[in-house]
Amino acid sequence: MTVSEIRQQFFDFFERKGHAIVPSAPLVIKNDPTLLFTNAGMNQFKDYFLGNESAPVKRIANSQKCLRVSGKHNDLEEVGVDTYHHTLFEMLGNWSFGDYFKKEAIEWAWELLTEVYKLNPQDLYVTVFEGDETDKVPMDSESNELWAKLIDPSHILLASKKDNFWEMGDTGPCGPCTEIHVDLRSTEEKSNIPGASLVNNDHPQVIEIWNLVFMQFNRKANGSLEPLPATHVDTGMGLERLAMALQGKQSNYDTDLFQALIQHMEKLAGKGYGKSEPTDIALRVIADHIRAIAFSIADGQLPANNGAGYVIRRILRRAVRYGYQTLELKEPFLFTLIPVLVEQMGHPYKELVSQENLITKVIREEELSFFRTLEQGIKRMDLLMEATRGQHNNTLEGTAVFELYDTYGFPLDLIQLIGREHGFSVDEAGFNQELTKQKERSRAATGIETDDWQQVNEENPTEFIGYDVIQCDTTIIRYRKVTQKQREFYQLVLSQTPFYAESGGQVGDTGWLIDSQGNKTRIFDVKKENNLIVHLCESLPASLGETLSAQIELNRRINIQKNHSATHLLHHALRTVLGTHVEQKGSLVSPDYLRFDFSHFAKVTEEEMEQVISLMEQQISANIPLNEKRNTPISEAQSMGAMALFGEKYGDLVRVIQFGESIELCGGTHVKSTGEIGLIHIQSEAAVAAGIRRIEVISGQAAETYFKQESALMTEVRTMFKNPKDVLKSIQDLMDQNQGLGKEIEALIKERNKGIKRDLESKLEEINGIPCVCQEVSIDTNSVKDILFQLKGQYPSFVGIIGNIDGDKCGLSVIISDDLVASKLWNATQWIREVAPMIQGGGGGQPFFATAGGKNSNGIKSALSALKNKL
RNA sequence: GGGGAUGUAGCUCAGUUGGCUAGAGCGCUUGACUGGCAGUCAAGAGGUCGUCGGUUCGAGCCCGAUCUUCUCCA
Repeated sequence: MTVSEIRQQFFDFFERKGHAIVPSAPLVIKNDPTLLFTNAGMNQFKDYFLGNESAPVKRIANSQKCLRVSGKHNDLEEVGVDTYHHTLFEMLGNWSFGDYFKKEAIEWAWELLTEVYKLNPQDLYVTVFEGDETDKVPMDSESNELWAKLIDPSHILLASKKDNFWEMGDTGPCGPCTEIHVDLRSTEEKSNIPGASLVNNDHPQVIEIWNLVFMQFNRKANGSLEPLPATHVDTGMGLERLAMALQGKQSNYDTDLFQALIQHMEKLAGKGYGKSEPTDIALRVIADHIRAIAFSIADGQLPANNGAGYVIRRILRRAVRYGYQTLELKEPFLFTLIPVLVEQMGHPYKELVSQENLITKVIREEELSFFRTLEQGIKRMDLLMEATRGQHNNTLEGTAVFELYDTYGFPLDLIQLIGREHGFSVDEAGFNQELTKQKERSRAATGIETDDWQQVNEENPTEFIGYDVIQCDTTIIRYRKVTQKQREFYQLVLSQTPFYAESGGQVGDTGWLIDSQGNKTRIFDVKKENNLIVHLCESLPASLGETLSAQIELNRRINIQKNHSATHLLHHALRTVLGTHVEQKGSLVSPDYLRFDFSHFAKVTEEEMEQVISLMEQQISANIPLNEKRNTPISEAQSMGAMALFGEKYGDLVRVIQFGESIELCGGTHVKSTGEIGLIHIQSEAAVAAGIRRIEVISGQAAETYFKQESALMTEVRTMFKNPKDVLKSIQDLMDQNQGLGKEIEALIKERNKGIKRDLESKLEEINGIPCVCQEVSIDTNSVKDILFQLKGQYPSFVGIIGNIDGDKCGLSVIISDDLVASKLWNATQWIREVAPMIQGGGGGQPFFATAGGKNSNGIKSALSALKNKL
């Protein structure tokens, strides 16, 4: 049975049990501050569990792409070392939202595994929560009894809170779970050691395949549990592990899903799988990581140096590291796996096919950049080894190694490897100490504490009515205090709101809540947490229970709307001018400007840019009215030709924004007709990553101000040039002239200095047999220096002492030829320091040349004679 | 979001506690040698030392702000 068939049978089974089959949500999470990536099947249903939203259907099943790189279940550094952990994996799941509970969940799971997938019941073990005293939760005897009817009691095991009590986070829904494990060992091994003793013991062939979570509690901020009003079922079964069990393989990597990738790498590296442990690990790491990287990029998450993008970069670099170190691949190779992956997984995941070009380009570019980093690191590594040789027992110091790792991105294991080759060891304890320090710093800086929600009114969750009104009456449903970086603020949930919450690139509204007394509470930002609209303010309104008037800052909203509609026109214009490969990869719509990132493989030329602007201007002056359709079925929207974005999650009902030919799925706020946008101006076009360009545009008021200022500036320039016919030529002429004059002055100064030099030479005297010039001149210090160096070059034995007056400043310079410095141990610096006070200044230099500066030119004469007396 | 590093000639970089008139290699221009190419030699052009402000007699170097790029942590 292939992986695709396994997936399909899962869907068919739960469809028969009355479940709706829904598509996988994107990998990248937008409206959840606690998560960077979808890491479990339930992520997209979080709001249903939290009670922020009610589920449209009560039974759902799907296969969800998930990414896990850290946490209690998985760590990036472990993936590939064993044969059953992954970064990206598919999670098959079935859900009940306040519908069926333990009985059906357990019975159906059993039916599917034993009757559809035909797993041998003798190979299956289940675990049941044993209860926990500190939480005062009893054992899950209900599950225990249900299982006892299906499976040999010796295959039912009790497990602790650590393994069998599931929690969404520090607070929120939680409950006991029951896990199904499968024993895939040979008959002989099974008879030697009973499978029951290997469950939950990290045995590669006795593994958990399905987890059934029964949500029945809510954990509060003080740690206590309260029962949930409605109970839910959340299950998750790793497709990769299931495939291994059903295909009778010893490892996930032996299934058809991974073999194609591994075989490609075997050919490329000229090394076979299954011959040596290090090679196998490297091949597994690469086969695993390429999936995570490719899917993330397809969902719009590019490698970057912070946030979610940094996680992707780290995964990519880990894969390259294994290829570089173990497989000895010294040039980019990851990108060559993309066609294989597309062949393998392009069918269920169409985004891979349509984004193939971009994914390949981005990965290749990232690989190249990492190879550059490695090259730099190797140079630094050489320096470090040179500096350490023969010291500290040839141990590279932890702080130095950490610097190499932290600042220059050179991987620790590579440092150790190269070190070993040259006879050095690494002070790992010292390194880890530095790493811990850095982690603590970061944690301290991001510390955020949230109190429990305080319920004020029992009403329905927030409704956004800001498409139609800018002001409305509302009440506070609940609020909580949040502390971040010693700054306290409050989050409010309102019964209804005109405030747009930051989403789809459009920033949140600002405004006020006003009570009946006219007291204003400033709302400084509005964000979404999952689908809950949260208003941020620095202090609570005085009267929490009463009806308040919510008002948004209108002028700011208007500017935002202009920029948002302009974004749509820009998107459409780019696709028209450059081609339909242009897709939105990021967007920011603020009151001041708009920023639009899109896929395109070359710089947008000036001509193309001209076309884009004029197309946008045409549409603005045509004053096309907004055609807004709310609650449109997604199928209908797509048949209208609406553009949907990859990596964006859409519900069944969507909102469509149309301005003529520009049709997009969009939840943002817009102008009523394009004419309102007014002027536009493109401020910049630049690259942000391989294959991704960024355009920044201003519109409306901001553009008007810009053009006004430019025009005023131009007028000033013209006036300065006495209104010439051709301003550019005037400026060019002026610049040419200026350059010519500069050179002329330089030549004149040189000429003058020559004269002064000749003059000084004529006053050359011998003091105690040493040729010496001691004079006062009125030129700048730089020229003095110039002349003195020339004289020093001319006379093998020579002392020059010059005092100069330059405006209201004055200076002293002494030069001594090298032979006198050597033979008489004269020191110009010492001399100049001694006499500098005479001109109320200070100075210094080197033994053969020193200068001093000061304010009192009356002191020059005495300073000069004092210096002369040194000879 | 927090830390570290980085920015000097067209490119790759050096510049030691602030003071040897801002350097090297490659590239570029010109000339010489050789029958041509390749090459060798010689001469030369090319720099607001990221930007702004400060300290100092003097700043590429020190201090503050800001931008770029890289990197680690969250």
